[in-house]
Amino acid sequence: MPSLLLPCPLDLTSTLLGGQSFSWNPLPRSRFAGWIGPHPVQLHLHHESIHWDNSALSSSQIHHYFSLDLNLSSLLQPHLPTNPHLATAIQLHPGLRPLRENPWECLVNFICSSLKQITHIRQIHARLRSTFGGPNQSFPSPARLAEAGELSLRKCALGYRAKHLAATAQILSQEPHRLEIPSSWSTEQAAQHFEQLPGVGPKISRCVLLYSYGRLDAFPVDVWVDRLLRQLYFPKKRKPFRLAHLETWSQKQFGPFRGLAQLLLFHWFRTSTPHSRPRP
DNA sequence: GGTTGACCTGCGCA
DNA sequence: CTGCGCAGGTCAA
Repeated sequence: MPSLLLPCPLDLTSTLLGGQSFSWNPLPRSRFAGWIGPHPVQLHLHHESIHWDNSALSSSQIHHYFSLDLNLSSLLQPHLPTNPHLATAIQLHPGLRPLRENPWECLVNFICSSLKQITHIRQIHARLRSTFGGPNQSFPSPARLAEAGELSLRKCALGYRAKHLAATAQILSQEPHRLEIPSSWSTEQAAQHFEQLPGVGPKISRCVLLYSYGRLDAFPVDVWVDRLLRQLYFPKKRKPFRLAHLETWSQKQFGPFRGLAQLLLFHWFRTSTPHSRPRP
């Protein structure tokens, strides 16, 4: 049973179920079953180490998946004094980590995420694996989902998202290199590159960059971020935000690691007591 | 260039 | 049991 001594706190529940990945299922005794890349695996923490049951996964793969190379609080340190909310979020959830999810899997998840709650995205994800997945229910390739087509994708309860997913799968099955992002590209460039794909807009492109490419300056704005920014930073604002404005604002407010700020604030806001949040 | 509807489905709640 | 509102957005007019 391989294991790895953790260099920092790790909260598996908030990290694996908080809306970055959708392939994990909680088991009794605080274990989690899911996949890292093509490898099915069960995880659990014990004595400040993480243990896993699939020896096909190396320590460095686990290390990479949970971004254990990053010291989150020191990255955000310069912006904590001016952001008490962020300081609170990091204090309450010190073990929440940014994942480095498989890019294709992540892209599919977020194409399916439109107007869906986390629990339902997880259901769709599970159906895609069980219906179209390979051995060990590994996540279906672009070619496999392209071959499946819109109609059979709709049978996985994707609704209108099926059309976008089928089209994107078709494109990526023929041009797999479009998932490769040169490190010389800016995050903004990479986002525009992904937005060429059907069903991928500014929100999803940035989710994929943040949750699977480790682009910590990607700042996805969804309805939750919209709500928390309104409540915590712009209590008087009524009109809708301009995305371009939020891009520069978040840069100034949270710095080059503003994606981490998004991750922490998003999780804190979503899990805080309902009466402290605005009524939808 | 910014606005406005349409778009599937499943769940919670009256 | 039936109906209605709503939910990690994107696209096209």
